[in-house]
Amino acid sequence: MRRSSTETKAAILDAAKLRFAADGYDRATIRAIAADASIDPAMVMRYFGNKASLFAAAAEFDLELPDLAEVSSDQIGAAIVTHFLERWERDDSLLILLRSGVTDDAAAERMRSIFTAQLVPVAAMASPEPTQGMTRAALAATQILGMALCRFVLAFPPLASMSRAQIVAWLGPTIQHYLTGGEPITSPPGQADDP
Amino acid sequence: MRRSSTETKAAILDAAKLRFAADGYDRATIRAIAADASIDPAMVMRYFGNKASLFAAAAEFDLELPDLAEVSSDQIGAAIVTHFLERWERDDSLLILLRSGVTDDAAAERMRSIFTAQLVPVAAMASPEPTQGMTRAALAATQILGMALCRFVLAFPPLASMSRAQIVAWLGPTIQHYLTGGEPITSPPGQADDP
DNA sequence: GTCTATAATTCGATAGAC
DNA sequence: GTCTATCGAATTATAGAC
Repeated sequence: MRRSSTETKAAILDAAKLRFAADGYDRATIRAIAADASIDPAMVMRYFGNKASLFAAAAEFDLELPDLAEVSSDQIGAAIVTHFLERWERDDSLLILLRSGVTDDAAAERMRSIFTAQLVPVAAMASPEPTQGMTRAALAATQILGMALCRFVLAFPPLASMSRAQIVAWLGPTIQHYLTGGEPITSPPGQADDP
Repeated sequence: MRRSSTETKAAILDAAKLRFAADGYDRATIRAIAADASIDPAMVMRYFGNKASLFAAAAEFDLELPDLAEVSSDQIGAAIVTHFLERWERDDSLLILLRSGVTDDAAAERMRSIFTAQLVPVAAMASPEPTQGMTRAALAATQILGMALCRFVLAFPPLASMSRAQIVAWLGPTIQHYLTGGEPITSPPGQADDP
């Protein structure tokens, strides 16, 4: 079958995203990706040069975070959690980075840069003190990524069968606190406030 | 150099743990593990049969969770967070499973079984309703593993430079709420309580 | 207990015909 | 634009000598 250049490239990229998301960088082979795209492995090299470049193309995406200016200030946590749950199931973008970033340095760096460029500004806007954007974004990331890890990757039984609403109900207040809550007193250590 | 059987086996196992923790299951090669142990690769096969069995031996460990009966009820969250931060840096056990469980089914299953066998009972004891042990343990796991992922594996800058006390101050109340707090109302969906 | 030699795969990448 | 053929490297695993 003969296709146009752009068609072929798009078909390869779609297959690559699925494979990288399902198997991670190492186990996703160019041969398997080519087979999924019903094309010869040599075509993958022709269009993307090498495996690393193919991954870079497959791992490019936008978190598409909501504009917090349109969210009431006490619903920020719930809005963020809801958005990520939907975003996670809409396509495999985040799964690609999670499955590969744990062992591959390039993927980890990509994940860091995405959160710095896209999540930190939103956290800075939500924070009572804009300079805390980095710290608050990182805290939110721990809970968001941890939930994704346990629900979608490790498939912990209670989480896999939990409804979105339940997850929002549990995690919403946590994210709300990380993004907008009072900063914990650091001295004396081990002390915490729970507003 | 000639060593006793138990010495050799222990040396191989130590090297395997380090390699699996640093590189994950796929990238940790038997050749590299053997080189670290200053021994021939064939010896690894001789003592452990195959790579999967070697990994199973290297991934066996105890969370050594504290006895919550000795912790005041309002300090349970802080105690759990403190314990895991220490446990995580003491040896590579959890890192081994995290780096491999994302792509390897056997490692993921091991992680599920460890949390079921070791974390669920503790959560059941902390919960106001013992039957909620599974759900509460899973929620706590999302925050604990998410923190480990972002701090130790992905190395998000703000988290990597945060002190243990700061992390305990931020995450302690979250874990306290997941393990002991009031259950969120599930209807109407999207609604959350924050006691 | 230790090592050499090698089998059997698998993978990324290249060269070149059509 | 597509594919065949193949190279070179790396890996797990086995057989057997010392």
